[in-house]
Amino acid sequence: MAKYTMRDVARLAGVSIATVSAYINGTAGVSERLTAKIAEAMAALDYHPDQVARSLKVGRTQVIGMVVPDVTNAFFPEVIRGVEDAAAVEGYSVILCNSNEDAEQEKRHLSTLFSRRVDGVLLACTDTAAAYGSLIQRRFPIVFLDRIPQGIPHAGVCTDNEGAGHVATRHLIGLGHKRIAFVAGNLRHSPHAERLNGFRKAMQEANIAVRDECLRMGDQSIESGYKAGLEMMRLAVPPTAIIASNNRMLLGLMRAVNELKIRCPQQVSIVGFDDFAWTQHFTPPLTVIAQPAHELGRKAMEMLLGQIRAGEGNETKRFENLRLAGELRVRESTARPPALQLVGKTRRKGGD
Amino acid sequence: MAKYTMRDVARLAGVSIATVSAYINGTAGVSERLTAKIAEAMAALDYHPDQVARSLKVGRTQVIGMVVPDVTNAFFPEVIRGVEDAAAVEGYSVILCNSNEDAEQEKRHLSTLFSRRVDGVLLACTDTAAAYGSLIQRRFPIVFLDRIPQGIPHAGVCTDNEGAGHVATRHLIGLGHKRIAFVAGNLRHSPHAERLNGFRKAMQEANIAVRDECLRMGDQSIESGYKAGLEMMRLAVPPTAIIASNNRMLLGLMRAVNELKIRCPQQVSIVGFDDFAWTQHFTPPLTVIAQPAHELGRKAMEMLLGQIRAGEGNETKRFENLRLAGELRVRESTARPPALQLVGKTRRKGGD
DNA sequence: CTGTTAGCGCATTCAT
DNA sequence: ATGAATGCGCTAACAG
Repeated sequence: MAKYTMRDVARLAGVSIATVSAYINGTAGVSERLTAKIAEAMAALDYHPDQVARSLKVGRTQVIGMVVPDVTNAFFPEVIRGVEDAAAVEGYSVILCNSNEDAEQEKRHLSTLFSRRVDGVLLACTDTAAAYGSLIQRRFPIVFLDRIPQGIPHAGVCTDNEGAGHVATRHLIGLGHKRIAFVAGNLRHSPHAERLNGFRKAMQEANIAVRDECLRMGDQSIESGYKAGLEMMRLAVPPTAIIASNNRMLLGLMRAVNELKIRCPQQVSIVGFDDFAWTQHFTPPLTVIAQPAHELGRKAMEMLLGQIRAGEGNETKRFENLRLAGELRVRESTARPPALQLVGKTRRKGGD
Repeated sequence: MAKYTMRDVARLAGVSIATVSAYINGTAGVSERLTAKIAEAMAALDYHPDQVARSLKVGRTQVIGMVVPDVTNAFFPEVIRGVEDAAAVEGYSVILCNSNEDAEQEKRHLSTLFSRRVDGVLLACTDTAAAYGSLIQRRFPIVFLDRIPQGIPHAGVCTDNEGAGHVATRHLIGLGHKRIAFVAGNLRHSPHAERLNGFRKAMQEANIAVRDECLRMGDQSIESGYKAGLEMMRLAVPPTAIIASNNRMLLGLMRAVNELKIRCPQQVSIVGFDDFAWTQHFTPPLTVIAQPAHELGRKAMEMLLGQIRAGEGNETKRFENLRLAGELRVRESTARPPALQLVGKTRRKGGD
């Protein structure tokens, strides 16, 4: 397959190797006649320029690495699409790696990516900030995606998670809820910490105390959402609304609620994060905060390209940060709290 | 970043460049003393061997390409995990590409993959067989995944789709259904054609005629499942059971049924393909055929490695085909047809 | 065991 | 506009 070289093409076209190179890279003007002959020869041989030789020569691979905790989390495939769409336009390919939420695996993946001389890395990180300090100091092109390490300068793009947590909470407060619970993911991961912050802020602004038993720390798994749901809904005074900090815990929550025969939204309102094809077809259709996943990926790739091109010169873009707004999509899993439902209905009937 | 070369670590360790190479590749024995010095020097410099130079030299990249129609289809992320898990073990990385169901994009992706000198390709193909003939003739390592082109020799791994379609249909027939409908995806893609074959075979074996109006051709989208569902359930004599040939059309089908206020499974039984976290939390929990997605990926990667290693010598494995069994997971979206439900209940009460 | 050396395929001077 | 020569970092064959 990788049989023919530029030399073969040159010979067949009756030109020099340098001319072929010039033609392929558009470096110098090549006469129309030769252009035709070269194109013909390339087609005849089904010649594919050897990018690895080229990479060695020019010091760029036109490949970037992307490491995510787990592609199987439906949030990431959309991000990946955004990344690839932006990458393809610029002739970049992407090597995908799963860290499996394991700092060691992440480190190994990064190491092989460096060996492969990727031009840059997109990272939804699993490790703590300390692991990336030297990378950034050396000016290796890297942008953090979704999960942002704390305490080091960096470039990154993620959802405005604090804002999203805030909006979700205000939606519930606006419906009249006061006993609002929050099922967080691992707080060492910025999205979850920030969503919780947004929740706390909104509660504080509304002068509603956050009760300890209404705060559960999960680990992003369905199981942990299920457990949290079970425990909370069995409280003497259960919450009237719950926010799940990611899509899997949301699923677990719904399972718990169904198992306990608690009706949603009549008895408890629920809002989650992430919006997929199935969320709106759920029973009830779920109110969620949708993340701009595709755009997250696209922007991250664009920022990375910016860093790659800036090279040693441009410093301005190295620590750029982008936070894209999430979007509250109100569906049927949220409603007024039980105590207010009669009032609400009465009012509505009365001509609201 | 990519600053240090083998020469630098050789100098720092006070040995020759060949010794460093030997140490890294385990080619020749290196004395313990030098081993230590080299390891130390590599660590001090944070040296990452340049795989692109190595690749140029040895003629292998340890990278494979994988092109799928769309990562966003939840079936593929699981396959990808299988591929990567098997790849990582052998020091392989994978470049992921989305063809977007477009033969042109697929062709372009393949072309850049060849230029990048990937050692092989895993392909869930969008194009027709003709596009791959020359590839296979040239003995380029390639294994088809999920979607298998017809009419050319090839290596491939996919679910036993005909068997799966057969099992799904027999499940329904076993429950007493006779008016069974099938919503197929694009029949140019082998999985859908084969699932339909399995359906037909099972119907024939049971001596049940397949009615024209109970066969719908979709395009794998939610929308097409929705439309098919709407049309069929509005028939004068609607089917009592429907099989959806993929997960998205299944979702569309459920939407149609819900909108028409038709109860599932009381009025219509539904079985779909693919099993994700949400299918069992649906209302009702969905009966599906689960595909062994992770294993599909793992096996495909292993077969590809086999081809890569066989090189020019070994011919036996070039056209190997694997069909892994799907698994029927019976949940609550399937039940006896309306006319038989009373009978069934009566019998059961009677001590069945 | 260790050092020297010749390319892998290409981009890129520097000549012409 | 085109051809010859050099080297990117590494491996492998060979010489010591």
